[in-house]
Amino acid sequence: MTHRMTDYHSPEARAAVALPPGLDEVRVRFAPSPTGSLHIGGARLVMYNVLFAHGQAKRAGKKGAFILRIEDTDQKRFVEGSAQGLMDGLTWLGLGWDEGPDLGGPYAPYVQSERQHHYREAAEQLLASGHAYRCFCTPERLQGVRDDQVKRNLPPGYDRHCRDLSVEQVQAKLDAGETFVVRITFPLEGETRFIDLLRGEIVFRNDKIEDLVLLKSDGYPTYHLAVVVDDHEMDITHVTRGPEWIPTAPIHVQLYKALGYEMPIFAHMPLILSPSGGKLSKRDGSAALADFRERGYLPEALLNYLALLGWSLDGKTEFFTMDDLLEHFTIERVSAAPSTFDRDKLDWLNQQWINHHITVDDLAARVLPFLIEAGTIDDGPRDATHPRFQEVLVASSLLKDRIRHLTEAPDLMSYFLRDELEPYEAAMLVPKKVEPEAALAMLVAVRDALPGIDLTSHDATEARLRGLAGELGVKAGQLFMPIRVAVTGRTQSPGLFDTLAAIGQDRVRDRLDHAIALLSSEAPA
RNA sequence: GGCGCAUUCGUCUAGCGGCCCAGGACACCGCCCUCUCAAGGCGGAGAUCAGGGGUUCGAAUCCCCUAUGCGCUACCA
Repeated sequence: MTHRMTDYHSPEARAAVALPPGLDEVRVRFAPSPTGSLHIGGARLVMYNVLFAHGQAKRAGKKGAFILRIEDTDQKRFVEGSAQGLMDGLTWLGLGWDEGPDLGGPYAPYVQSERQHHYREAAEQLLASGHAYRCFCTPERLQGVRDDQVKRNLPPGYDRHCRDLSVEQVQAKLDAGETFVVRITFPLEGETRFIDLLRGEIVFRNDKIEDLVLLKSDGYPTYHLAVVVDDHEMDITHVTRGPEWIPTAPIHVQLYKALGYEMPIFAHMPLILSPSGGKLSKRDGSAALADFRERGYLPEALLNYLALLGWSLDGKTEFFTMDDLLEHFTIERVSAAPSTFDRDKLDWLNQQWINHHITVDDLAARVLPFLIEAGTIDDGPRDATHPRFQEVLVASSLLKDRIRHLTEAPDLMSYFLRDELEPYEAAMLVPKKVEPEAALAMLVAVRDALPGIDLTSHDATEARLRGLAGELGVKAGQLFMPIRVAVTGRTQSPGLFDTLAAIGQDRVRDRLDHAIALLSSEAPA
């Protein structure tokens, strides 16, 4: 049967493209420019890279490496500390790299600004072979050309003004000291095509593509030259990146050919859209990885969510640890369609992780820094050696099912960890369908009975309080609510008996006294 | 404007020619459990598979066209 392009849609065919039989090592890279914080989309890309190299490739019996490379060829936009922040973020997520600026490796250096001569050599080679040419046009002229094109409703673009300069003309300008950039001599006719791992073949008409700049006048390469040269020299086998690079992929393909490099496999990963449409950005709440950390998300939950945004195992499985993903992820199952970031689902996953997938000890340890930051407990070691860790542990066990974000801990745990309750309305002490006087009487009764109750015994406390409700002639719930409010200052809390035990005899008594006083002054009998 | 990519419930997705008058999950609604809130259990509503043409005995699945959305259109990446 003829091998039509449509055959590519079968899972086997896609898998074959991802891991060709002859390939024995997968090398992928993430090459961010240090111009800001790590975007959540970048974090997902890194995860997919790691899963592909360390998971899928190794499962197939091949070697796999994930490389981190810094693309700092634009000094104008360089942001100090950005690269470090980026690495910190990935480390927090638990995503490591095999080679990188900090680790070094066989292809060092991993910072483009330190690889200048490679780009210059490649540019020389292209110039010599006629695949590139020097362009002496000034930014002003370029702008003028563009303005004119826009005015005449023509597609804006470079007019190839310097493409056919004679050797003598070029030399004359060089002698005159004119600055120049190096542009690709892009074919005027024909087509450029390549296989995208997620989409199949993509074809571009060559006459629609511009002679883009390869080497800037400051001698630095543009992305187009740098990425091709570095990916080749670092033996990158799969070029993964955002979909915004599809339109310029023909430039890269032609460069590979012109330079005589072996063609890599292209995989343009999907975009993450904001709920309001368009790219996810700061305006949509947080798009920066660091924000998620601050907002109390577990790295496991974020990873879990990100994995599912654009990829699925079977459409049913929702929970994945990194190990699960390493065991099951296949890059060819990543969707080519962009997906919308859904905060609700992330929140749900985060809560699920807290509720069901981590231990109480773990929760306590993770919550500790947030409690310290908020001033709920004093500063100290941010681990189990903190003097109040035991209390945090107890509070964590009681609130485990109720926390959605770690940031909620200071508020939710305050009545366990602080002696003073936050002020609350006296009316909260009075349940529906109960008179204030009756509520007051219940509180007094409880306070009077308190010395005889062993709060450390859940069952004994329950038995005594239920009995008390009977004696008072009220429903258990009606009695429990005033107690709950008195000891926590709020109408919602973990189970009452556990809560009382955690707060302890003395504080319970004090808080009951306070509630009685409060209610008495509000509703004098 | 040009070029390109994408298109299954509001959202994330399953689906690879018959198992689909479309399955799972979030969110939403109801019920159960229950001392409150969660968690948990059960159930409901929600997609004429963007639209239209083909191909086929049969299409969400293959092909074409259109529409819409998004991306790119810098000496930024």
